[in-house]
Amino acid sequence: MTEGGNGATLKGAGSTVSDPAAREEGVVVSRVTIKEIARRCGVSQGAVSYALNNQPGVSEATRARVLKVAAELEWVPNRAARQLSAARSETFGLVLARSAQTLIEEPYFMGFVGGVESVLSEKSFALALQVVADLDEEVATYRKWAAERRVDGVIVVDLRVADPRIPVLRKLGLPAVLVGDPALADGMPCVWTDATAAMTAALDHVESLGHRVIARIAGPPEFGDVWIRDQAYDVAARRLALTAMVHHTDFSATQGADATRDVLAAIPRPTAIIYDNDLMAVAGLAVIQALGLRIPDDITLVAWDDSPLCRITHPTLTALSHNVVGYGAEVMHRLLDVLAGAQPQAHLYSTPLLLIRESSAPR
Amino acid sequence: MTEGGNGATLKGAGSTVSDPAAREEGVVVSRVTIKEIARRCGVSQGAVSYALNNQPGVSEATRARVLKVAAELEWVPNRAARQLSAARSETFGLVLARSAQTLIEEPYFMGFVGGVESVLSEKSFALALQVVADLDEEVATYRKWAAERRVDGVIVVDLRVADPRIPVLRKLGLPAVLVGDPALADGMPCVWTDATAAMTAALDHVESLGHRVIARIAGPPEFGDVWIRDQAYDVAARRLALTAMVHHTDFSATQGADATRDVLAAIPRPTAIIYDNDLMAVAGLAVIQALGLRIPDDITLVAWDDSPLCRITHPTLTALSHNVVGYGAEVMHRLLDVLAGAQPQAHLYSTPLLLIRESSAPR
DNA sequence: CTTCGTTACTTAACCGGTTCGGCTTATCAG
DNA sequence: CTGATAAGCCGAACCGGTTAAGTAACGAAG
Repeated sequence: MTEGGNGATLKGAGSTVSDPAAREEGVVVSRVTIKEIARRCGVSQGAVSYALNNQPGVSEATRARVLKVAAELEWVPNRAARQLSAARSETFGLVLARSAQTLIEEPYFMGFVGGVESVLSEKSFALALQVVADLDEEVATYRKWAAERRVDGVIVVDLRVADPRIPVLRKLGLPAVLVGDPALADGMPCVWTDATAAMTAALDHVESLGHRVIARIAGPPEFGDVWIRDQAYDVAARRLALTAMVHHTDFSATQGADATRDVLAAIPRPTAIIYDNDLMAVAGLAVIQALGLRIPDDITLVAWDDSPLCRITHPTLTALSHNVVGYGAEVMHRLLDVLAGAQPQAHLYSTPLLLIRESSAPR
Repeated sequence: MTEGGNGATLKGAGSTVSDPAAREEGVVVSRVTIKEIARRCGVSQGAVSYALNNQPGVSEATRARVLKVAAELEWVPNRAARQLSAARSETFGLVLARSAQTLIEEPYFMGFVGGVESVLSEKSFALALQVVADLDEEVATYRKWAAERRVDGVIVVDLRVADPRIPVLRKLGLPAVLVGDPALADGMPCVWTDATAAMTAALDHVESLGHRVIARIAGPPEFGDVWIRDQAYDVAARRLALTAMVHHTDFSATQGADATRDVLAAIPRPTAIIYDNDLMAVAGLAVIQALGLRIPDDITLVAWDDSPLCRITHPTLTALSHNVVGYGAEVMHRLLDVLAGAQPQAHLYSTPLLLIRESSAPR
């Protein structure tokens, strides 16, 4: 242990509200306020505020002088003060109703958050991220945030069929962008990727390879994305006259493995399996190989959400790829649009692209 | 698209500052303030504040009455107002200086964030999460947060050797808990896992299986954790009289695969490889299998940061496992301790546990 | 030369809490 | 009965901004 060391320095680090002590130690705490700038410029507080916010009401000369002094003093607006008076928090909220465990397993989220962040940080807005257990807690979080005026808007992910969060957000008047198909968004602003087209591409792909019996290892049916894919899968399979089965899971590796074992026991046995995420696909891959079957010779695999996982397995996995980071950025931009007064719209971000890799082979 | 729908409802959702309009639509925006409670209770604002904050200065009878009314009115404290006057933000900061891409690949972070969140949400504190490109931006973020009084404290991850962030945090007087070995923390409060013991366990394991030539695929040497492991690896290898080589990478799957190819070309060829994260281990596994070598018959693999990945590959991977979620929670608790005035201390959270799976076999 | 309208500010209220000094009133020792 | 002490509460300042309303100066129009 290293509890020792320089006592004085340690005290500085550990101190909580001992600002005077901190200052004595030479810490330059930026207590620069608008009032100080006003004093130095010989104008009123209000004028400084107008100048700093690029609003009319001051001459260009004064504005320049104020900006110069503010820069010299390294003035930074106090978020709380600004929020209190302007009723803007410059913070956006994202609630993830998943277990911490799921979040570890699903690389998807971190990438999405990264994309959201990239937009926020350049405008120096903040992200309030909350991880909760279920939708009820998520709704409770929205209520709290709305009451506290904590966030200016929220991003809603994992859209459900007849999503209970939508009426709540409407009621609260909390600006929001939903991540999911317009068919699920009930007229709220949303950003989506065309899962129907993607699923169709996947089925066309396996059919063109000669596969006639296929399986789909899907996520929970209450998830809107899964539901959309279910529809598309049915439609495409019928059109192509394929024998098609579906197994629903909770997205976890364990259930993905179990479901894979199940579909492999079906008669006739499917020769192609399409997974709803890459984690289950990798888990399925291991199960299939452990059973002594070869990929792609015996079975063709297609994954969704092409993360690096799909590229590091052996064989590499054919996958429906989309740019999760870009998706997050797009969603955040649309939320900013909504805040700027844009009419609620559905924005198609992209159609997942089918990347054909080693796990695909003709039957 | 679904721009249509109920115009009135849509307007409600899309409105930004049109509170009056929102109210007309029956939205009950909680504008309950302390003043309103004071009015209803027939006491002053100050008394209500004391009552609500469990501070002396009011009788138990008054306190009870105030609490009752506050509950009835569903009063929620306005964060900005509280922050402005009390100079506490009840928000903690976490900066991740990694590319969004890395964050996708490394399941570690999301789990850690989940653990941090679990502590925060039960105390209804908030987490400010920022993803930046490098340490310079990270330091800039700390400066900004300190100036804005945006956070009450920060969690610092990915500790480096002679970490430049430490003097900055000291200077700013920003309460912090570092995640990493006390040897790197320079007397600041820190939480660590015993990587030395873990690495020793890993080498003892492969040595006991009869392996005499081993390799280590490590992360970047400037990372403190990697450095600690480097030391431990050297010491243990010398003690056990093993032929040991090290390849440093950037933690990515690509470089993990490349490094694996490199060490396999070495003469004598190592019969056991220890990876610094599980992503590289999985990538290495694929490379080895693609080269026609068998695991574990030809080569024994050991991974670090046992995520679900290690359990879904075929064969499953021996790994140094630790509870990332719990780690995050522990770190957050220690940060709260620091805020409460605790002396800077080094806390050992745990020693990663070696879980022996199918990728281990005697030579 | 008035009148009107701008422009460039100033003043002061306000956001919703926290906190400090001071005023009552009850309690109690002397 | 008096004086000291403390509990309970009030009023007001304060945190650091935003912004509506008011004012002085000035040029242009009538």
